[in-house]
Amino acid sequence: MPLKADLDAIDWKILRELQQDGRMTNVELSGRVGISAPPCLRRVRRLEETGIIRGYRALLNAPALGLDVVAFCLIGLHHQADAELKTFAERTRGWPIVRDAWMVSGESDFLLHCVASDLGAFQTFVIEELASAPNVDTVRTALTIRRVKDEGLVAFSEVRI
Amino acid sequence: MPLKADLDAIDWKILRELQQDGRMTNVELSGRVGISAPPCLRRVRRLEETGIIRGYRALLNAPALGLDVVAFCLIGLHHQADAELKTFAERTRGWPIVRDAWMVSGESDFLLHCVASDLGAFQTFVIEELASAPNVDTVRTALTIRRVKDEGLVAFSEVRI
DNA sequence: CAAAATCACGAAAGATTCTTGCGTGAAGCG
DNA sequence: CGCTTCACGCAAGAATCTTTCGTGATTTTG
Repeated sequence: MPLKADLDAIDWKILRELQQDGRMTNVELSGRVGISAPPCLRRVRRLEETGIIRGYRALLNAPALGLDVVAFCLIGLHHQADAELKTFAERTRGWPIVRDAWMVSGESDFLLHCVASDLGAFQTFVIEELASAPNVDTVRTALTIRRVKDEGLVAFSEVRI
Repeated sequence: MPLKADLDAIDWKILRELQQDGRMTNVELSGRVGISAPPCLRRVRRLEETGIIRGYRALLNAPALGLDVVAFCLIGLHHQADAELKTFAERTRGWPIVRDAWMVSGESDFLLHCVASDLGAFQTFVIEELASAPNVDTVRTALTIRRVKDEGLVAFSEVRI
Protein backbone atom coordinates (compact mmCIF):
# COMPACT_ATOMS: atom_id res chain seq x y z
CA MET A 1 0.00 0.00 0.00
CA PRO A 2 1.76 3.17 -1.16
CA LEU A 3 1.68 6.17 1.14
CA LYS A 4 1.77 9.78 0.00
CA ALA A 5 3.83 10.79 3.02
CA ASP A 6 6.61 8.83 4.63
CA LEU A 7 5.35 8.19 8.12
CA ASP A 8 6.95 5.72 10.43
CA ALA A 9 5.33 3.75 13.22
CA ILE A 10 5.83 6.58 15.71
CA ASP A 11 4.04 9.05 13.45
CA TRP A 12 1.08 6.72 13.21
CA LYS A 13 1.00 6.40 16.97
CA ILE A 14 1.02 10.18 17.28
CA LEU A 15 -1.90 10.48 14.87
CA ARG A 16 -3.79 7.80 16.74
CA GLU A 17 -3.24 9.44 20.12
CA LEU A 18 -4.08 12.95 18.97
CA GLN A 19 -7.19 11.63 17.33
CA GLN A 20 -8.33 10.19 20.63
CA ASP A 21 -7.32 13.23 22.66
CA GLY A 22 -6.36 16.29 20.69
CA ARG A 23 -5.49 18.27 23.82
CA MET A 24 -2.98 15.79 25.19
CA THR A 25 0.15 17.56 26.38
CA ASN A 26 3.31 16.99 24.43
CA VAL A 27 5.05 15.30 27.34
CA GLU A 28 2.16 12.90 27.78
CA LEU A 29 2.13 12.23 24.06
CA SER A 30 5.88 11.71 23.92
CA GLY A 31 5.65 9.19 26.74
CA ARG A 32 2.90 7.25 25.02
CA VAL A 33 4.72 7.01 21.71
CA GLY A 34 8.06 6.21 23.30
CA ILE A 35 10.28 9.18 22.51
CA SER A 36 11.27 12.28 24.43
CA ALA A 37 9.38 15.55 24.25
CA PRO A 38 11.47 17.61 21.81
CA PRO A 39 11.47 15.18 18.87
CA CYS A 40 7.84 14.44 19.57
CA LEU A 41 6.95 18.11 19.26
CA ARG A 42 8.99 18.36 16.08
CA ARG A 43 7.02 15.46 14.60
CA VAL A 44 3.70 17.01 15.53
CA ARG A 45 4.73 20.33 13.98
CA ARG A 46 5.79 18.56 10.84
CA LEU A 47 2.47 16.72 10.63
CA GLU A 48 0.67 20.03 11.03
CA GLU A 49 2.81 21.85 8.48
CA THR A 50 2.46 19.16 5.85
CA GLY A 51 -1.30 19.27 6.29
CA ILE A 52 -1.62 15.71 7.52
CA ILE A 53 -3.10 17.15 10.70
CA ARG A 54 -5.70 19.58 9.38
CA GLY A 55 -6.50 21.06 12.77
CA TYR A 56 -7.96 20.34 16.17
CA ARG A 57 -11.55 20.52 17.25
CA ALA A 58 -13.56 20.26 20.43
CA LEU A 59 -16.38 17.75 20.08
CA LEU A 60 -19.64 19.09 21.43
CA ASN A 61 -22.69 17.34 22.81
CA ALA A 62 -25.58 18.39 20.61
CA PRO A 63 -28.54 17.45 22.86
CA ALA A 64 -26.92 19.13 25.87
CA LEU A 65 -26.78 22.36 23.87
CA GLY A 66 -30.45 22.21 22.99
CA LEU A 67 -29.71 20.94 19.50
CA ASP A 68 -32.08 18.00 19.39
CA VAL A 69 -32.17 17.26 15.69
CA VAL A 70 -29.29 15.80 13.73
CA ALA A 71 -30.16 14.74 10.20
CA PHE A 72 -28.63 13.91 6.86
CA CYS A 73 -30.04 15.18 3.56
CA LEU A 74 -29.34 13.64 0.19
CA ILE A 75 -29.75 16.19 -2.56
CA GLY A 76 -30.25 15.52 -6.24
CA LEU A 77 -29.86 18.40 -8.68
CA HIS A 78 -31.55 18.85 -12.04
CA HIS A 79 -28.29 19.73 -13.76
CA GLN A 80 -24.88 18.52 -12.69
CA ALA A 81 -22.60 20.69 -14.79
CA ASP A 82 -19.54 21.98 -13.01
CA ALA A 83 -20.95 25.47 -12.58
CA GLU A 84 -24.17 24.19 -11.02
CA LEU A 85 -22.32 21.95 -8.62
CA LYS A 86 -20.13 24.82 -7.50
CA THR A 87 -23.15 27.06 -7.09
CA PHE A 88 -24.91 24.60 -4.84
CA ALA A 89 -21.72 23.89 -2.88
CA GLU A 90 -21.37 27.60 -2.24
CA ARG A 91 -24.98 27.78 -1.13
CA THR A 92 -24.46 25.13 1.55
CA ARG A 93 -21.77 27.34 3.12
CA GLY A 94 -24.36 30.00 3.77
CA TRP A 95 -26.72 27.70 5.67
CA PRO A 96 -25.78 27.53 9.37
CA ILE A 97 -27.89 24.41 9.85
CA VAL A 98 -25.61 22.55 7.45
CA ARG A 99 -22.57 21.60 9.49
CA ASP A 100 -20.70 19.73 6.84
CA ALA A 101 -21.38 18.77 3.28
CA TRP A 102 -19.98 16.42 0.66
CA MET A 103 -20.29 16.25 -3.08
CA VAL A 104 -21.03 12.62 -3.87
CA SER A 105 -21.52 10.34 -6.81
CA GLY A 106 -24.34 7.84 -6.97
CA GLU A 107 -28.06 8.39 -6.70
CA SER A 108 -27.55 11.86 -5.24
CA ASP A 109 -25.24 14.77 -5.84
CA PHE A 110 -24.73 16.14 -2.33
CA LEU A 111 -24.93 14.84 1.20
CA LEU A 112 -25.55 17.36 3.96
CA HIS A 113 -24.99 16.82 7.68
CA CYS A 114 -27.50 19.08 9.42
CA VAL A 115 -28.02 20.13 13.04
CA ALA A 116 -31.07 22.03 14.24
CA SER A 117 -32.58 22.98 17.58
CA ASP A 118 -35.85 21.16 16.93
CA LEU A 119 -37.84 19.39 14.28
CA GLY A 120 -39.73 22.53 13.35
CA ALA A 121 -36.56 24.44 12.60
CA PHE A 122 -35.26 21.57 10.52
CA GLN A 123 -38.49 21.19 8.55
CA THR A 124 -38.62 24.91 7.90
CA PHE A 125 -35.08 24.72 6.57
CA VAL A 126 -35.82 21.76 4.33
CA ILE A 127 -38.99 23.22 2.89
CA GLU A 128 -38.22 26.90 2.66
CA GLU A 129 -34.50 26.84 1.99
CA LEU A 130 -33.33 23.51 0.68
CA ALA A 131 -36.16 22.20 -1.46
CA SER A 132 -36.90 25.64 -2.84
CA ALA A 133 -33.30 26.40 -3.78
CA PRO A 134 -32.63 26.74 -7.51
CA ASN A 135 -31.76 23.56 -9.41
CA VAL A 136 -32.70 21.26 -6.53
CA ASP A 137 -34.53 18.21 -7.82
CA THR A 138 -34.86 15.71 -5.00
CA VAL A 139 -34.37 15.94 -1.23
CA ARG A 140 -34.28 12.80 0.85
CA THR A 141 -33.82 13.21 4.58
CA ALA A 142 -32.74 10.76 7.25
CA LEU A 143 -33.31 11.87 10.83
CA THR A 144 -30.75 10.39 13.17
CA ILE A 145 -31.99 8.43 16.14
CA ARG A 146 -28.65 7.99 17.82
CA ARG A 147 -24.97 7.85 17.13
CA VAL A 148 -23.80 4.26 17.02
CA LYS A 149 -20.09 4.72 16.41
CA ASP A 150 -17.85 7.76 16.60
CA GLU A 151 -14.18 7.35 15.82
CA GLY A 152 -11.65 9.50 14.07
CA LEU A 153 -10.36 9.01 10.58
CA VAL A 154 -7.66 6.46 11.29
CA ALA A 155 -8.52 3.11 12.77
CA PHE A 156 -6.88 2.38 16.11
CA SER A 157 -5.76 -1.01 14.91
CA GLU A 158 -3.96 0.59 12.02
CA VAL A 159 -0.25 -0.13 12.09
CA ARG A 160 1.78 0.47 8.98
CA ILE A 161 5.39 0.30 7.82
CA MET B 1 -35.54 28.32 22.88
CA PRO B 2 -34.96 26.37 26.11
CA LEU B 3 -31.47 25.21 26.84
CA LYS B 4 -30.56 22.14 28.84
CA ALA B 5 -27.57 23.86 30.36
CA ASP B 6 -27.31 27.44 31.46
CA LEU B 7 -24.58 28.87 29.32
CA ASP B 8 -23.92 32.56 29.04
CA ALA B 9 -22.43 34.45 26.13
CA ILE B 10 -18.88 33.75 27.29
CA ASP B 11 -19.51 30.00 27.37
CA TRP B 12 -20.79 30.10 23.81
CA LYS B 13 -17.70 32.00 22.75
CA ILE B 14 -15.51 29.38 24.41
CA LEU B 15 -17.31 26.59 22.57
CA ARG B 16 -16.96 28.43 19.29
CA GLU B 17 -13.26 29.05 19.76
CA LEU B 18 -12.43 25.52 20.89
CA GLN B 19 -14.39 24.18 17.97
CA GLN B 20 -12.24 26.16 15.58
CA ASP B 21 -8.99 25.39 17.39
CA GLY B 22 -9.17 22.73 20.06
CA ARG B 23 -5.50 23.13 21.00
CA MET B 24 -5.69 26.84 21.72
CA THR B 25 -3.90 27.65 24.96
CA ASN B 26 -6.00 28.78 27.88
CA VAL B 27 -4.40 32.23 27.96
CA GLU B 28 -5.12 32.73 24.28
CA LEU B 29 -8.68 31.52 24.79
CA SER B 30 -9.22 33.73 27.82
CA GLY B 31 -8.06 36.74 25.85
CA ARG B 32 -10.41 35.98 22.97
CA VAL B 33 -13.45 35.58 25.17
CA GLY B 34 -12.63 38.58 27.32
CA ILE B 35 -11.89 37.17 30.77
CA SER B 36 -8.71 36.24 32.62
CA ALA B 37 -7.13 32.81 32.52
CA PRO B 38 -8.30 31.26 35.82
CA PRO B 39 -12.06 31.72 35.35
CA CYS B 40 -11.68 30.73 31.72
CA LEU B 41 -10.04 27.47 32.71
CA ARG B 42 -12.78 26.87 35.27
CA ARG B 43 -15.41 27.32 32.58
CA VAL B 44 -13.67 24.94 30.22
CA ARG B 45 -13.37 22.32 32.96
CA ARG B 46 -17.04 22.73 33.77
CA LEU B 47 -17.99 22.32 30.12
CA GLU B 48 -15.90 19.16 30.00
CA GLU B 49 -17.26 17.75 33.25
CA THR B 50 -20.87 18.35 32.32
CA GLY B 51 -20.28 16.57 29.03
CA ILE B 52 -21.00 19.58 26.84
CA ILE B 53 -17.49 19.21 25.52
CA ARG B 54 -17.27 15.51 24.68
CA GLY B 55 -13.59 15.56 23.89
CA TYR B 56 -10.95 16.87 21.54
CA ARG B 57 -9.78 15.43 18.30
CA ALA B 58 -7.11 16.05 15.72
CA LEU B 59 -8.56 16.30 12.21
CA LEU B 60 -6.58 14.28 9.71
CA ASN B 61 -6.17 14.65 5.99
CA ALA B 62 -7.39 11.40 4.46
CA PRO B 63 -5.81 11.64 0.99
CA ALA B 64 -2.43 12.61 2.47
CA LEU B 65 -2.53 9.40 4.50
CA GLY B 66 -3.23 7.26 1.48
CA LEU B 67 -6.89 6.95 2.30
CA ASP B 68 -8.37 7.86 -1.05
CA VAL B 69 -11.92 6.67 -0.63
CA VAL B 70 -14.48 8.31 1.61
CA ALA B 71 -18.01 7.05 1.19
CA PHE B 72 -21.37 6.91 2.88
CA CYS B 73 -23.50 3.79 2.98
CA LEU B 74 -27.22 3.73 3.63
CA ILE B 75 -28.29 0.41 5.06
CA GLY B 76 -31.79 -1.01 5.13
CA LEU B 77 -32.45 -4.05 7.33
CA HIS B 78 -35.06 -6.77 6.84
CA HIS B 79 -36.22 -6.56 10.44
CA GLN B 80 -36.05 -3.47 12.60
CA ALA B 81 -36.85 -4.85 16.02
CA ASP B 82 -34.79 -3.45 18.84
CA ALA B 83 -32.58 -6.54 19.10
CA GLU B 84 -31.78 -6.52 15.40
CA LEU B 85 -30.92 -2.82 15.44
CA LYS B 86 -28.58 -3.33 18.36
CA THR B 87 -26.97 -6.31 16.68
CA PHE B 88 -26.20 -4.36 13.54
CA ALA B 89 -25.00 -1.35 15.54
CA GLU B 90 -22.60 -3.62 17.36
CA ARG B 91 -21.40 -5.06 14.10
CA THR B 92 -20.45 -1.63 12.75
CA ARG B 93 -18.09 -1.17 15.68
CA GLY B 94 -16.07 -4.12 14.54
CA TRP B 95 -15.52 -2.78 11.03
CA PRO B 96 -12.44 -0.53 10.92
CA ILE B 97 -13.51 0.94 7.59
CA VAL B 98 -16.63 2.36 9.25
CA ARG B 99 -15.47 5.52 11.01
CA ASP B 100 -18.79 6.65 12.36
CA ALA B 101 -22.31 5.38 12.13
CA TRP B 102 -25.81 6.62 12.85
CA MET B 103 -29.10 4.89 13.36
CA VAL B 104 -31.57 6.82 11.26
CA SER B 105 -35.24 6.93 10.44
CA GLY B 106 -36.51 7.27 6.91
CA GLU B 107 -35.88 5.09 3.92
CA SER B 108 -32.88 3.49 5.59
CA ASP B 109 -32.02 2.23 9.05
CA PHE B 110 -28.31 3.08 9.31
CA LEU B 111 -25.94 5.53 7.75
CA LEU B 112 -22.25 4.63 7.75
CA HIS B 113 -19.34 6.97 7.15
CA CYS B 114 -16.59 4.85 5.62
CA VAL B 115 -12.94 5.48 4.82
CA ALA B 116 -10.80 3.08 2.79
CA SER B 117 -7.40 3.14 1.17
CA ASP B 118 -8.73 2.53 -2.33
CA LEU B 119 -11.82 1.62 -4.25
CA GLY B 120 -10.96 -2.05 -4.26
CA ALA B 121 -10.78 -2.20 -0.49
CA PHE B 122 -14.08 -0.39 -0.20
CA GLN B 123 -15.83 -2.62 -2.71
CA THR B 124 -14.50 -5.71 -0.99
CA PHE B 125 -15.89 -4.40 2.26
CA VAL B 126 -19.31 -3.62 0.78
CA ILE B 127 -19.68 -6.95 -0.97
CA GLU B 128 -18.02 -9.36 1.42
CA GLU B 129 -18.80 -7.74 4.75
CA LEU B 130 -21.65 -5.33 4.54
CA ALA B 131 -24.06 -6.75 2.01
CA SER B 132 -23.48 -10.27 3.24
CA ALA B 133 -24.05 -9.45 6.88
CA PRO B 134 -27.12 -11.04 8.46
CA ASN B 135 -30.38 -9.15 8.20
CA VAL B 136 -29.03 -6.59 5.70
CA ASP B 137 -31.61 -5.89 3.03
CA THR B 138 -30.42 -2.92 0.98
CA VAL B 139 -27.07 -1.15 0.66
CA ARG B 140 -26.87 2.15 -1.15
CA THR B 141 -23.47 3.78 -1.42
CA ALA B 142 -22.45 7.33 -2.20
CA LEU B 143 -18.79 7.85 -2.97
CA THR B 144 -17.62 11.29 -1.98
CA ILE B 145 -16.00 13.45 -4.61
CA ARG B 146 -14.89 16.22 -2.31
CA ARG B 147 -15.71 17.86 0.96
CA VAL B 148 -17.68 21.03 0.37
CA LYS B 149 -18.13 22.31 3.91
CA ASP B 150 -16.51 21.31 7.19
CA GLU B 151 -17.55 23.12 10.35
CA GLY B 152 -18.10 22.00 13.89
CA LEU B 153 -21.38 21.44 15.59
CA VAL B 154 -22.21 24.99 16.59
CA ALA B 155 -22.62 27.69 14.00
CA PHE B 156 -20.18 30.56 14.35
CA SER B 157 -22.99 33.07 14.07
CA GLU B 158 -24.74 31.46 16.98
CA VAL B 159 -25.19 33.86 19.89
CA ARG B 160 -27.65 32.99 22.61
CA ILE B 161 -28.85 34.36 25.95
C1' DC C 1 -35.00 46.44 53.93
C1' DA C 2 -30.79 44.71 55.65
C1' DA C 3 -27.77 40.98 56.51
C1' DA C 4 -25.97 36.74 55.11
C1' DA C 5 -24.77 33.62 51.72
C1' DT C 6 -23.38 32.49 47.19
C1' DC C 7 -20.94 33.10 43.18
C1' DA C 8 -17.56 34.38 39.83
C1' DC C 9 -13.87 37.24 38.85
C1' DG C 10 -8.87 38.48 38.84
C1' DA C 11 -4.11 38.94 41.00
C1' DA C 12 -0.18 36.32 42.48
C1' DA C 13 2.81 32.39 42.92
C1' DG C 14 4.49 27.74 42.42
C1' DA C 15 4.42 23.68 39.47
C1' DT C 16 4.26 22.01 35.05
C1' DT C 17 4.93 22.29 30.30
C1' DC C 18 6.67 24.24 26.13
C1' DT C 19 10.38 25.42 23.19
C1' DT C 20 14.91 26.26 21.70
C1' DG C 21 19.83 25.36 21.33
C1' DC C 22 23.36 22.27 21.20
C1' DG C 23 26.00 17.69 21.44
C1' DT C 24 25.89 12.78 20.16
C1' DG C 25 25.32 8.67 17.53
C1' DA C 26 23.44 6.08 13.67
C1' DA C 27 22.43 5.59 8.76
C1' DG C 28 23.25 6.84 3.83
C1' DC C 29 26.40 8.22 0.15
C1' DG C 30 30.39 9.52 -2.55
C1' DC D 1 36.75 5.05 4.64
C1' DG D 2 35.23 9.61 5.68
C1' DC D 3 31.77 13.03 4.88
C1' DT D 4 27.13 14.43 5.14
C1' DT D 5 22.65 14.18 6.89
C1' DC D 6 19.29 13.27 10.10
C1' DA D 7 16.87 12.54 14.31
C1' DC D 8 17.31 11.80 19.01
C1' DG D 9 17.72 13.46 23.88
C1' DC D 10 19.70 16.57 27.57
C1' DA D 11 19.43 20.96 29.62
C1' DA D 12 17.82 25.61 30.35
C1' DG D 13 14.99 29.66 29.74
C1' DA D 14 10.37 31.15 28.48
C1' DA D 15 5.66 30.50 28.55
C1' DT D 16 1.75 28.36 30.33
C1' DC D 17 -1.04 25.96 33.61
C1' DT D 18 -3.23 25.59 37.97
C1' DT D 19 -4.18 26.57 42.66
C1' DT D 20 -5.00 29.76 46.41
C1' DC D 21 -6.94 33.67 48.13
C1' DG D 22 -9.16 38.24 48.53
C1' DT D 23 -12.80 41.26 46.52
C1' DG D 24 -17.08 42.80 44.75
C1' DA D 25 -21.62 41.89 42.81
C1' DT D 26 -25.81 39.48 42.92
C1' DT D 27 -29.19 36.70 45.15
C1' DT D 28 -31.46 34.74 48.99
C1' DT D 29 -33.39 35.00 53.37
C1' DG D 30 -34.90 36.59 57.84
